[in-house]
Amino acid sequence: MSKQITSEMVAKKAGVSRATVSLILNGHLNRVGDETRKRVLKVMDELEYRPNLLARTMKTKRSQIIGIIVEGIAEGWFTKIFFGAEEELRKKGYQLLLSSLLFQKSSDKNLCDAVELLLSRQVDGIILITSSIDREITPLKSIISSEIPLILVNFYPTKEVQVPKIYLDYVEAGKISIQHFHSLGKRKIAYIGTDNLANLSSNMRKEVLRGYKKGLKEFGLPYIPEFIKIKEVNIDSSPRERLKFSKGRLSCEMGKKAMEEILTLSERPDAVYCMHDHIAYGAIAAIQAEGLKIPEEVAVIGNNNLEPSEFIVPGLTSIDMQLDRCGYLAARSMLKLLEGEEVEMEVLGPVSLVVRSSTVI
Amino acid sequence: MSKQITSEMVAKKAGVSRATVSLILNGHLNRVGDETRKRVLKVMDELEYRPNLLARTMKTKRSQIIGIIVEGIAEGWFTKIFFGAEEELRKKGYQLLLSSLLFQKSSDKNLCDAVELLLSRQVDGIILITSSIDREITPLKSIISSEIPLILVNFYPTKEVQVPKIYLDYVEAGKISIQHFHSLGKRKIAYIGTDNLANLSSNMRKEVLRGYKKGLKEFGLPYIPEFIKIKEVNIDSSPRERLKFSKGRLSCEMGKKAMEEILTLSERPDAVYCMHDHIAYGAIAAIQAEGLKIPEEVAVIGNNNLEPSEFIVPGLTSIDMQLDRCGYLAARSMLKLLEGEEVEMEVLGPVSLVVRSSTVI
DNA sequence: TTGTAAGCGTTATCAT
DNA sequence: ATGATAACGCTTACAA
Repeated sequence: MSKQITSEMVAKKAGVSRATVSLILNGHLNRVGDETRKRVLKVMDELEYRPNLLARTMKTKRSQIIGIIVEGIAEGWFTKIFFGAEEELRKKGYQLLLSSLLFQKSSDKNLCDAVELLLSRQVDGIILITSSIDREITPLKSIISSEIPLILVNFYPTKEVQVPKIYLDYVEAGKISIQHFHSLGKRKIAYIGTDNLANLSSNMRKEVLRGYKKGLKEFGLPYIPEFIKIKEVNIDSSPRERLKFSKGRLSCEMGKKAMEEILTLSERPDAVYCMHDHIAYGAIAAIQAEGLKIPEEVAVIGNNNLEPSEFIVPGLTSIDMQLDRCGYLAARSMLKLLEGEEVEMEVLGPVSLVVRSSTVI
Repeated sequence: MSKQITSEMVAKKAGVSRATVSLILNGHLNRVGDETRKRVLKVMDELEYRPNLLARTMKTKRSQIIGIIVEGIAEGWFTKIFFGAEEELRKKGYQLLLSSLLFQKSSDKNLCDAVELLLSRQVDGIILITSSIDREITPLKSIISSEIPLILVNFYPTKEVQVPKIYLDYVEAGKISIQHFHSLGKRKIAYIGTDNLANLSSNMRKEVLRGYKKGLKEFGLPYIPEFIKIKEVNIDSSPRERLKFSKGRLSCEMGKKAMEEILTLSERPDAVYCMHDHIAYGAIAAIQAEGLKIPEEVAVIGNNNLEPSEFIVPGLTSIDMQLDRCGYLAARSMLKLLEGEEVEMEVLGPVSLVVRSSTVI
């Protein structure tokens, strides 16, 4: 920490009291004489006075800092949430304090620690971005009992505990996908998912699958169990294997295998919906290897609109969850809570279809 | 901010003084009786006492918070820096306070404000990640004069001001690329760059080009002006155009055009080094459209090892700057400075070649 | 071993 | 319109 120039030094040099300096600092225009203000401001400038925001917080009980915790999904594609949230909060003079940026699902205790640390730092609110729900409750309780605003961003419509949340609506994602397939005349739609995709929680898996089924139902399409492939991604393979494959590659390989299996069926699907874009890349490879045309014979849709989807051939039609927008929405809700306004308990994150040549010629 | 349980409340309930509570809190084992400690700890637990770290900072002058500013390059691929830095700092009990997460190059004033804000918050140090160098000096001065540790992460070997930095060595990237081409028997190596690639600063451009030239020289390869294409990416195209193309797509298109032009030359290159992976994707498309074989007739290398490079066909050989590692290195240097240790003024970020089928069959 | 008291840099209340 | 003074919650000499 730097050598402090305090308001007292400013006051002394300007020949006023600290109180006056404070008044000027906080813009109480009518409370202080024009002439003295100018003099004090000049001194502030000369001394390069920089108010100690910590001391202010001690007094005012407002830190203007929002804690943010990301756990379970801290991948490149996921950090977009930051951008939206930070931009909006910054406009209102808030900053983000990062606690536990974890790729892996952390233990219950770790999450609690992260929360406690933020609370100890007197943050004005907490945004918790998590892929899990099972363990969510305990750490949440300490936030709730501390009575500071909390916004949840996750995949799952948390019922167990009443917290405002931005809901990443993967059910909707599934429905939109089926709708798109349906509009293209596709009727036999397969699904490839995973039980344990390094970066994606089991909750997301459940949601996407739920959306798929819901979509089928809504459009009167047959539910064919053989068309649903949920494969396990074995992350704990040999070290050499792990070196060879990035997580993305691993899921891709898995998607390929799954698709190959599906294509051995006597009745083949004319479309396939993949839980994650990486899986879809593999599925596309398998379809092409079989000599089938994309999208004419088999159309493909993925989830999360990862960057490669734009560049592979054929381009992958994918669901974009607009995570920067979700970050913005989280920030909006947070700001409302801080203002004491009402907020919706469940804000749906936007879900949009990005159409590329894996579904449309 | 939550209703505070103070050390005074704990003290009162435990029948001791605040000082004793503080001693226990700070682990001065030998300074307090075993029995009283147990009693106090129990009370802390009952009251769910959470020390106010702000008050502690007021006293100790150590906030355990590191400010971090990212400007000019806040893209998905770039945020990896966070992960490395946060993980390492967290281990030592530090947290990251985000100031100004800006995709665009901000004004000098914005950068100053971001710095001032962090200093006002009494951060223990600042990590500044920036793509620019021209305007770098002014805001830096206020950090330096404040005497708090500063670590710079950037593309350019800053000479004008003595600040320890993690240097993203794009010159080395160029050299390694040429070396790889050379080892494959390639002798006529073209270069495609840009003057104004949305997300990448002109400094990075200069550095990469410098590396290319240096590499040519080192391996005794001819410098052929016609083989160097620096195109402008017109970001301010019509709104419709902008909607149509993401920044990635835009650079990709640019790379395609540039490669097409190069292929009209009477003497064609047998390899091409691209400033950024997105450009390389376009170059690959142009090469394939011309019916040339990759890598036999023309080999391709890109920069930054973006995610698509792993999934496109052919896979793109690319230089990986290991940004998470750079974040880690920044954190290490910062921790050293905080401990009062010496640090190297220039730590080279790792630069590694990821070989894929755009250069090797 | 424990308590007392001063101080960190603000802001807010009440005087003047 | 300005100033004196008391918090805010903690740490840390120093005293007991």
